[in-house]
Amino acid sequence: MKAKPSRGRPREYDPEQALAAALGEFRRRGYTATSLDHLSDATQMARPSLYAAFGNKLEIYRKAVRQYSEQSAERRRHALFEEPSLQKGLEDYFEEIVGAYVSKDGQPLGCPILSVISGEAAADPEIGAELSAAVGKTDSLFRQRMAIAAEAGEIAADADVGGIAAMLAALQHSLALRARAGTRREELSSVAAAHVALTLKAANYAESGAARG
Amino acid sequence: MKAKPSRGRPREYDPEQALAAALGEFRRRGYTATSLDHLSDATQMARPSLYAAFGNKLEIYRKAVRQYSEQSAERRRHALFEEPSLQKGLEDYFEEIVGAYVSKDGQPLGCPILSVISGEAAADPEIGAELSAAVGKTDSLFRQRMAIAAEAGEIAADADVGGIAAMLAALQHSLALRARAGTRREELSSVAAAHVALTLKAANYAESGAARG
DNA sequence: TTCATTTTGTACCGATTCGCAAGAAATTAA
DNA sequence: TTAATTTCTTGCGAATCGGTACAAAATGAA
Repeated sequence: MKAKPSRGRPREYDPEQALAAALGEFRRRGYTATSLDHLSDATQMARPSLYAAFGNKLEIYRKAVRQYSEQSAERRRHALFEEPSLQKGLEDYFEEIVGAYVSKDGQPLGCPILSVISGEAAADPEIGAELSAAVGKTDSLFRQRMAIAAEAGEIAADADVGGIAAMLAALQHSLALRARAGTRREELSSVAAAHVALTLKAANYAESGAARG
Repeated sequence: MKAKPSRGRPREYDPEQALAAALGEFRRRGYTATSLDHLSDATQMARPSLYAAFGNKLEIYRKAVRQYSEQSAERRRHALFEEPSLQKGLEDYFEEIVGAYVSKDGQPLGCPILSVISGEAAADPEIGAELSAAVGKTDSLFRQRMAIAAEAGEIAADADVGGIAAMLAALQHSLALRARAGTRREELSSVAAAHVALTLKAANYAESGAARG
């Protein structure tokens, strides 16, 4: 957006890269256990620069999470709403989730929101609001998709749309926790696949559903 | 157990009560954000007394959680394994869970394990092991119950026992998270009821099952 | 009383916490 | 060159962190 601020000393860091590094620290250590010194080391930015660029610790976290969300939102939205097959779409969605919850080097990461700020959510109202918003967003996403599925005849017309959506959200919550507990990627994938299959069965999913384009 | 240690100055605190107060602090604040000063205030014990009685911070947490687990384990086990109706048993189990995850004064608490140490589990191996053990215990509990149900004909004999068990565990994980995010008790209960109903439907639960005594 | 034992309270340790003030360094515009 | 602007570096300050040393206090045993 803001290409060249023309005047002044040029910054030596890449904001996007710095936020990604910061998020990595938060994911590894948890919110409270991550200090500004950790963030400073990870981003290669001095503490005052960090502060000037992004604000205080909570604001750094928020901006880092927002960047992460925006980067992965499109893939997830596409899986849910563009893929013709509901089952395939859900499987793709959760495969993307599993990929995001496990690091390449096998370190347990979990969800940058659910797994990281759950501990502090009860004490700090601002963090509580952050967690609540994340949960609500996931709920409404699945609810939207299931409402479409019910209307299109992919699942039973009288299906418990809210209940089915909550079950899918529960899978996401569970994957975050299991990833955090160190479960390997392949097992996470198989948990997700079984959960999706059983959920669709409970919703009377018609494999050759009416919604084909 | 150890009734009177006869000699020495008598302690002025009740260990059980102190551990309960300590767990309360951990649940409210999260693991890292809870300092020894917080614990000292809550338990009315000086820090050196805390240390002498229970050990360091992690040991205090572990002992507090163990006490909590032992106190609630019997009710949960009874609901799962003594109640004749599988559906009723699961509903009772999760109603007990919901009760434990929400405080009386309406403050969001969540699970003393899942919600409290999730953030630190990736950084501290000892805490990671704690989380992993808790997840594994829940899994095996549900798996046991579902294996019995499959054998007794309460659910389909060829049901995906592991998958069904994982779905129930996911409900528990999700309830912990939602409670932490501030969801009201009634809504948690209804989420649990719907999830149980749909899970049993996916397992081909026979309402008048064969296992009646 | 006297001694051994255990708990309690005070005071402190070095390390780390978040946040910021002040000035040096680097760049563009004039 | 000079001025204006922005970023970077150094360092501090007040508070807090987990953990401990030590002596006073309170009890039972001798």
